[in-house]
Amino acid sequence: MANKPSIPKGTRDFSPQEMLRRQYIFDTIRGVFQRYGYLPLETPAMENLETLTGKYGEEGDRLIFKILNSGDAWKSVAPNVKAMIQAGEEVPPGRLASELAEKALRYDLTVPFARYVVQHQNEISFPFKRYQIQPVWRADRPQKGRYREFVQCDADVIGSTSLLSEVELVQLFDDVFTALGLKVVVKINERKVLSGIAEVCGQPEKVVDIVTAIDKLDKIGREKVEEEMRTKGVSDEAIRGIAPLFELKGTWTEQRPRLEEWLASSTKAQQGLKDMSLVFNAVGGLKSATLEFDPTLARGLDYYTGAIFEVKALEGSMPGSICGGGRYDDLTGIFGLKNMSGVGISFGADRIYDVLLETNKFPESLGSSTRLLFANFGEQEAMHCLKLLRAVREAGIAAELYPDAVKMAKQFKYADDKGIALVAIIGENELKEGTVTIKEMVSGTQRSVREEELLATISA
RNA sequence: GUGGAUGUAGCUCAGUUGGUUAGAGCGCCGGAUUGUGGUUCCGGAGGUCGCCGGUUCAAGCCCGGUCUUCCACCCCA
Repeated sequence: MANKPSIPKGTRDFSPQEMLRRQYIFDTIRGVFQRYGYLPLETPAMENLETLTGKYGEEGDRLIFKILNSGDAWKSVAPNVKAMIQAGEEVPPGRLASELAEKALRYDLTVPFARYVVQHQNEISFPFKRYQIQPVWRADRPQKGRYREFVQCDADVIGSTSLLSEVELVQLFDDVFTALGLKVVVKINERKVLSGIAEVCGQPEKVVDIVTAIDKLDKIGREKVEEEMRTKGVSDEAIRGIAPLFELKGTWTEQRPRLEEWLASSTKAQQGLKDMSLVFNAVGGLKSATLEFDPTLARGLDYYTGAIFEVKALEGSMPGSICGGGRYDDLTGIFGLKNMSGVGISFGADRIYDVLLETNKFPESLGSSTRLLFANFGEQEAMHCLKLLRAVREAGIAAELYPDAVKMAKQFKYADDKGIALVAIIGENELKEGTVTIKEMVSGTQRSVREEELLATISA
């Protein structure tokens, strides 16, 4: 016997019980997506490597799973690269990988979507609203709530710059988490405001360094943030200029005038603040989510240009975000289609699963798919049950017949383990009298009904 | 990618300074109960101690490597 079989690091099997719960999440999200007019789309698990590289920042490129070329991959390596290796020279990072692999597993759903839009632009009617629920892969080191294979549920609107899309997506977040019964905070920020901060501080070229440092504020505190900016080459004067950010507290209506005053000299920032105001004014009352402007929210993905979103659970111990998203003005530009602004959000189904499990929010009824089990008393009785079984199934009730005529205790245990609510007993006596004995598993009570009454009895 | 922990039965975990045949609880299977599960009682099966190598008369225990899971960093759903 060989070694115990196993699966790759960071991947998981899902048992029937886990799948019922996962499908509950997917179905809930899918239902809301469709109610908002988004249409389904699927793209391949693998993309051409060059489609993905350079879209997620330097860190992102490292995390892309590359697929070794089939056949003898070494043959596909360019002669000059081979020569470098044979001469013992250092090959630039990524260079050899791009020679050995021309395909890669998708890293997210947004970039493949942009690729799809460019490729099919003549068939699409814009603005195009699509949703996509598929796994993505990242070569990250696994941790709690961090997997190498996980499912994202995306909704994007492309081909419109209207802020009504941002408003709609916030409402969509709220609807999904209301349906799932989870309290969340939707954090929102504007890349234009972040650029404005860098401008006002006199170091617009340092936006990325400033922003990624600020993003860690709630984690490492103000002093460490300033220290990191300093090591990244941000001037002391600029760091002093950022100070008002740390004083910003309260609701949007409290934050807004202070931001407007502070960032008055940046027309970019003013535009961003105006956009945020529209979103806050238009979004209306929310049921499960609270919308919060968070000027320290950055998000690493390079392609965001406008609003950025992040959702955190207010219940449970999940440290990371459970959803993300934002507006990208030129994602399709890299593939040759200009002036195509889009905005989208992504639900992290696996993290949502972990939160719902921890906080006990899954509905009880997900335990089983079968409602009625026919006990098997032997060949003659089973043949009789088969007819009734068919009628029950045709009435839309999930039912099954125990396949073997084993002793009753085992059959009842099967029903118990599988969470089946009702067991129909048709033995010698019932067969003779044309009746069915129905046992309700939870209470343990049972009663005898005529066969004709079976459907009415169990559908109640 | 960097640093640090971890791995013993299906699951959760004991296992002394290295010393016969590695234990418990839960679960599983069988019986008490040949037409009744979830309670109870009795009995039983199940372990290459993650994997490979080393030290030793002797390794679950010590050493090296490797894989897994977890924690911090990085980043993110």
